[in-house]
Amino acid sequence: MRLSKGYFFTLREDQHDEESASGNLMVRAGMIKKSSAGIYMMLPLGLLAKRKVERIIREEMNAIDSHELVMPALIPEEVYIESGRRETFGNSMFCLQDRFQRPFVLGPTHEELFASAARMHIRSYKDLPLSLYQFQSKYRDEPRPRFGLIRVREFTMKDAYTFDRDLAGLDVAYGKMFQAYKNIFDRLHLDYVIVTADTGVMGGLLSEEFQALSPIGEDILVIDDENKYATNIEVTPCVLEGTESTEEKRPYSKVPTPGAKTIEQVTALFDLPATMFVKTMIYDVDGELYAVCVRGDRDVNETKLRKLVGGFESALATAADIERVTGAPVGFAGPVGLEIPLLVDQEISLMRNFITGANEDDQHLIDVNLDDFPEHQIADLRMIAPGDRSIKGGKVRFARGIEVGNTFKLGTKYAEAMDVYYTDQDNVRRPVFMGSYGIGPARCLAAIVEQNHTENAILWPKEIAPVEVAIVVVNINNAEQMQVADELYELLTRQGYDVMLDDRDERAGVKFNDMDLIGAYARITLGRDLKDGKVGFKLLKEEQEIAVPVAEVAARVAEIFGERGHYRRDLYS
RNA sequence: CGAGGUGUAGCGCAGCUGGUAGCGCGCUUGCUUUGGGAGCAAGAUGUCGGGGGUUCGAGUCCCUUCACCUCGACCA
Repeated sequence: MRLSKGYFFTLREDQHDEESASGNLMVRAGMIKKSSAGIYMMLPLGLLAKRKVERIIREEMNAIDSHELVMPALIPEEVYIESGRRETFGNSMFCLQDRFQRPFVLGPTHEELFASAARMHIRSYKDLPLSLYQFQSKYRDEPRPRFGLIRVREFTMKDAYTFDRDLAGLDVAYGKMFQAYKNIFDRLHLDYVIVTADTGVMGGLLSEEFQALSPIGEDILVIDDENKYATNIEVTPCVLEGTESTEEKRPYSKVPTPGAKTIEQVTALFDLPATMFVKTMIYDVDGELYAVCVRGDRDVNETKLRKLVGGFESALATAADIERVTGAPVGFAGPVGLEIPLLVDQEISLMRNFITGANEDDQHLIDVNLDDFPEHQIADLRMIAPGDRSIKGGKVRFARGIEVGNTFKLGTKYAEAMDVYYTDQDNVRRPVFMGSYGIGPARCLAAIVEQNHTENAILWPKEIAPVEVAIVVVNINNAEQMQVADELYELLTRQGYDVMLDDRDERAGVKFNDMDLIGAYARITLGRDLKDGKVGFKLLKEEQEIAVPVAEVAARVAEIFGERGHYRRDLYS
């Protein structure tokens, strides 16, 4: 593109409403602009970069015989009612009505429509396996959009779906997709780890997430380096370490603890470590109240709680509910005498003579033991902590990740709900085994920028850089500079490289800074050396610029990006 | 949804106890300059987020509403 004819602008200062490095750099580089909370305009330069990500994904999908199609984004609500997911998505679905007040939704993910597409095609075992994918806008009414393109309400997703005869077939399809995903994220030069995760609203047998490592990542990854085992904290099982206390059990008694509502306050009051306390949290899971006990220094893992009681939505109970079931203000709940289901973290089974709330204002109980509240269920309910043992045996550390892709083994859940069956060799009707696989290309872009930037430059990897070669004309009033620049621009463009010609009437410094900001991978400068037949040649990631004879420019570009020698007509198809 | 914060020129911001709206960058024109966000000069640009109220008078005080941001909750 010739900048003098293009839609191109950059900003010098960070934007007030962009908090992340990637969001700010991409807005300053003129790639994207926020339109409203979590909804972005994709400007020409951003679109070029996003299409490069999509191209890599497309190549890897096609290589494993997945077939591209496009589903509608606007879908009758009843499609999701049929599968049972209207309720599980709840408020995160955008809803609207047509002119006859028929309810529609904007699709948050497309298992249902793909299942119905599969149903149209699949009759016999001979029609399987099958793999389909699309790039399509997804709509999710996130409670809190943030971090530029990382958490948004409207975004393109590449979602793929596989259909197989049985679990063994699904395992094969899943394995192929998994390898394709590794290829994709390797080609995107992302620093990532793969973790097992919660199946959440998807349901199914297995979920694995591809997590780009970043301090601003919203997921906590639990990593056992020794055993190469990594999980999302929401599903990380805890190992029961240590042995039961041998202390003699004492009968419990009540002590006044005026105003001590939090573990910090109570530990200060007793001058004892938090490990001597058991805290009791009241949760609301799908409208039912549960009391959950964990050691004073631990946090409840709500995913484990939901799984244990078979619920979908959980939240801390309201103050009113807590007062109603405990008979005390928030901060004094305890297990003794509670009449709602009582779930106790396994760790507490090792403790004796612990301190709990008394279900009475300004009172706690000391010397409490499990026998004092016999009606309870013991389970793994807490969040794992750094330094704990993983189930594989090593000590775990925490890292933060941006979820750039995920893969689900769904099993037959959707096939049964959406009536996707086939006839096998023995003439028996069987449900199809599905898999579902997502990648957010724009979130990948943001993750790449988070991992590869300086204060004033996006350091794109070679395969993603929207501009491979920037040709900077130092003085556009110099006829020779302009002529050689035009010739180089024509030549390199014809050979299939992504070239930007900076022929704006700006000072050289402005152009250099802009080319750095947008992350032009290589830069050719037409300036003072042209009288000797040379141009300046510099890679963004290298300090030194070298002088290269004009005649050798094409060869040097080919050396860096590889021979092309033709238009890549497939690039944006 | 809970707590807090911000809305003033294209962008970033100032504007005190109410008294006719300002700075930097950007933009326009001219001259100079021309390899790392140039200099000088002259200009243009505002329903002060919206609505209502108090007042002789509101960017400023009050009520209300909307948008955006931060932390939390939640989420694939």
